[in-house]
Amino acid sequence: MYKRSPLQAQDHVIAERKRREKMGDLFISLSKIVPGLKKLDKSSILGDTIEYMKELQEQVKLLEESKKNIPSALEYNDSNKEHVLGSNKIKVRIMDKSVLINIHCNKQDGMLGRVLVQMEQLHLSVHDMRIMPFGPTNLEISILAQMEDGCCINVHDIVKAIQINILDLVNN
Amino acid sequence: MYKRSPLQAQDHVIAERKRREKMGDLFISLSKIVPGLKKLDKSSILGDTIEYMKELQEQVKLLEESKKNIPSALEYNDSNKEHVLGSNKIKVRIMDKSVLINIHCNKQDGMLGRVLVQMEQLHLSVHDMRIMPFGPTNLEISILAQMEDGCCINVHDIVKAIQINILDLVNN
DNA sequence: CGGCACACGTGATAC
DNA sequence: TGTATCACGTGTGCC
Repeated sequence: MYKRSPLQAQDHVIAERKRREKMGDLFISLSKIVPGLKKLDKSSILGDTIEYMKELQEQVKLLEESKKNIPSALEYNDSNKEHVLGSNKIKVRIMDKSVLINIHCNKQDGMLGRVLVQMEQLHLSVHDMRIMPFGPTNLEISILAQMEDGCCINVHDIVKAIQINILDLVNN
Repeated sequence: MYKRSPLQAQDHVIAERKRREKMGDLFISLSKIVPGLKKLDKSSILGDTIEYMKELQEQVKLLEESKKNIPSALEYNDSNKEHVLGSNKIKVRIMDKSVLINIHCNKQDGMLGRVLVQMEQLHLSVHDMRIMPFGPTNLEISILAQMEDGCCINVHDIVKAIQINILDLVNN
């Protein structure tokens, strides 16, 4: 609890001045990168900074989340040979809530009915569907569907469902 | 330049205390949502906040940028016989004289016209064709064609021709 | 001891 | 005129 010598006191004043100046500059810098700043007093800057930063973090979280789900495609082959007669092939693409399904398979009785039943069970509303005969025994089916609200399904589950319930395939 | 009455002076002290307390709380709140904070003094908090916020903004910018370009980035193929390029994907099947072409690509002006021209040049007569929009930027095109008499072309040549003349892709 | 960071009370000032 | 915010110098404590 000793008093300061005059010289030390002066140093102290200068140091404190410097510190304040640094903080002031930081506040200015901060206010420049926080958009939509209404008031410019320090408390408002801090408050708005906190608010804005939480928004940013949430946004990043959402974007990174959606990055995983959106553009995916998975293809299933029951044969590693492409052009083999009678090979089943399933391709599923998902973007946002849109689902594009491609099935290349042998003709089977009642298959098209099972397709639509399966779409319903997957909570996919079919917006467009195309069946092309390819050769005497094969079909090329294209389905454009939309995920129903609250539904979030991935490529793999769709492929699995089609394999089991539509093409009657037990093994992958 | 009037002095304050003693009562006012006391009020002033209390108000200033309150203000300081508020700022202190804000600094604490801020420090809690800025990850990886090394030092906890106010200048460091502000500095690191600025730095971290710039990173966040950059990250959001990048993520939103990439969100437009991605469609192919996360696409997965288990077949090396398919040709993936950017977001374009071409699949060709041939059986006897039947040819089934699947193209998944970005929308391009004049592309559909070039498709039909190319089919002609390949001596493929188009028996069926389907264009499905997939999301805001992509198209799914299915073409069922028949080789004209005396024509014998293979899968690879068709893929090449589509890449170069329809999708304007130079490299395979 | 010096260097640093903080909280405090105070006067000035803007609306 | 109150009711805010601000900058300042100072005292105090912590490595």
